[in-house]
Amino acid sequence: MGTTQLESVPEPKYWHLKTVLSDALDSEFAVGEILPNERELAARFGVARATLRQALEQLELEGRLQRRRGVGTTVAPPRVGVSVGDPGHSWPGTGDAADAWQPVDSHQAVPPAAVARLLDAGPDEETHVVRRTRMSHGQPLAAELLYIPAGSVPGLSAIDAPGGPARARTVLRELCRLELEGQDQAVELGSARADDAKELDRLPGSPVLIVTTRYYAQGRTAAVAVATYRADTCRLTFGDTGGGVQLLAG
Amino acid sequence: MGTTQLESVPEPKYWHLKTVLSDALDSEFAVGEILPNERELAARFGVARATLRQALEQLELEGRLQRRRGVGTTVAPPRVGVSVGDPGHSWPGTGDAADAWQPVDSHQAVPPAAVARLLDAGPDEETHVVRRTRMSHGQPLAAELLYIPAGSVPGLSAIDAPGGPARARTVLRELCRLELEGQDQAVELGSARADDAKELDRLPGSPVLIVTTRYYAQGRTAAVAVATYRADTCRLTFGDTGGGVQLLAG
DNA sequence: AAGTGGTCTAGACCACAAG
DNA sequence: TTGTGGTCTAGACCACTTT
Repeated sequence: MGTTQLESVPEPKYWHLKTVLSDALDSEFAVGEILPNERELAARFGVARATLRQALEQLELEGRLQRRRGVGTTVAPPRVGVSVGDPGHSWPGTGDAADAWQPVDSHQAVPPAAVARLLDAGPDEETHVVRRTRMSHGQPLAAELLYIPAGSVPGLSAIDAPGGPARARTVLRELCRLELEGQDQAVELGSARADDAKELDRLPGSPVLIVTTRYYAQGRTAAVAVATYRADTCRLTFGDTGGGVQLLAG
Repeated sequence: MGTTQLESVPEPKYWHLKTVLSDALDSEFAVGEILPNERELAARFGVARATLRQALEQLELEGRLQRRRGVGTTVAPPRVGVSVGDPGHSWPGTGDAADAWQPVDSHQAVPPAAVARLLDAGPDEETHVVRRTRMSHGQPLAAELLYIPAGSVPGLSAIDAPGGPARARTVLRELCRLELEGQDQAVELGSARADDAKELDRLPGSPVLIVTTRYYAQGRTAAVAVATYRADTCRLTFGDTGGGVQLLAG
């Protein structure tokens, strides 16, 4: 049971390496501490750099490490608990300060097919698109695109507001006039698109948790939000105990 | 804005490859269809196999492809929407048939430190551990470990039930006698442990979505579930419209 | 300029599934 | 036995950050 398996099924090197490194992180390193560089670690363990990297990649995926080009590999802090569930069913932008969403911009565009499907919209129907960013302790946690069909915000036929945050706020304010009847959400794994990656201070392709929220009002889908959370630093919480960003909601 | 960037920041090869393959999947391949093998694809695109694999890995991460050793690479079906939120706040095992959780086994053990913390238990306190599997269409979706302090199920001091599913069911039945007062959940990215990987029919280290559920009863944490969902095939839904496994809850 | 992680190559061998 | 994806090597060069 508790034995060591005696290599009857030989463990891949990178898997064993990962275990060794993981234990070392627990016992010998402090959060924020910088590890020896990849070439040295590989030499020290007697493996090729690619193999060492395979282990580091998994540890980064699990939120144990953080790697930055030109800088080095550091021990990551525990993941931040981020409230996502919002049991109060409120519109975006109406939360308290802990919500920490910052409007960035807004424009009009045809949504991607998957979003159009959720909106029951035609494939070529334009929507307002509001970009927001969620921050915590100066670090970006998530980048979001909010898709709002023109029909949901009838007060916005005349677009006087300039670009940038001001316009985004105008659209959100208009959206809040509707009575929200419900929402549902889905979470899945994805990889960061180039634009989101930039917003999140990560490389394109980094693993992200994609949260799709559908807002219901007036008996139909009034808006759809697609939020991209950094998978390395975030733990998404859906709780009765709701509310804002938590550090170690243990 | 909408321009093509003219390579001022040269795109990595694997990133471009991923785009090309992704478009090809949309237009030229049907779900379940098998792709040419990696050596041939690499030759066809004029890149090393490792580079081609980097592109395939990302597409698999996004749920577009499925790769099986000894078999080949196939086009994956759309992700399955799996209801996780459970707005009714019911105990595990009390859902309808669509719930599709199957008890596997039960034993007693000291939970990992992270779980003990959630249970407000001492680091060496034993709990009942119930293993369950969630299936859909013959495919395993998730593997779960349910940790139940002995104090939550006082009726179980005498353990007469044999091992296996029968014993697991006995523990769950006993747990249901408590009045559930609430629950909260968290979702984060992880990599499959060896035991979960086996249960999920994946290789160890595959990306998984880890759902941690805390059940409240009698004014304290009465149980903690740690469920490991296949990230490649699952989209976790937290909805007002709740209920069971959905295929494309679009 | 030096040092870091990120990308890429061209091989090799292994574990697994299917004929 | 054959063919597949999975692991591993020993290099090379590039992009980025810091000094």
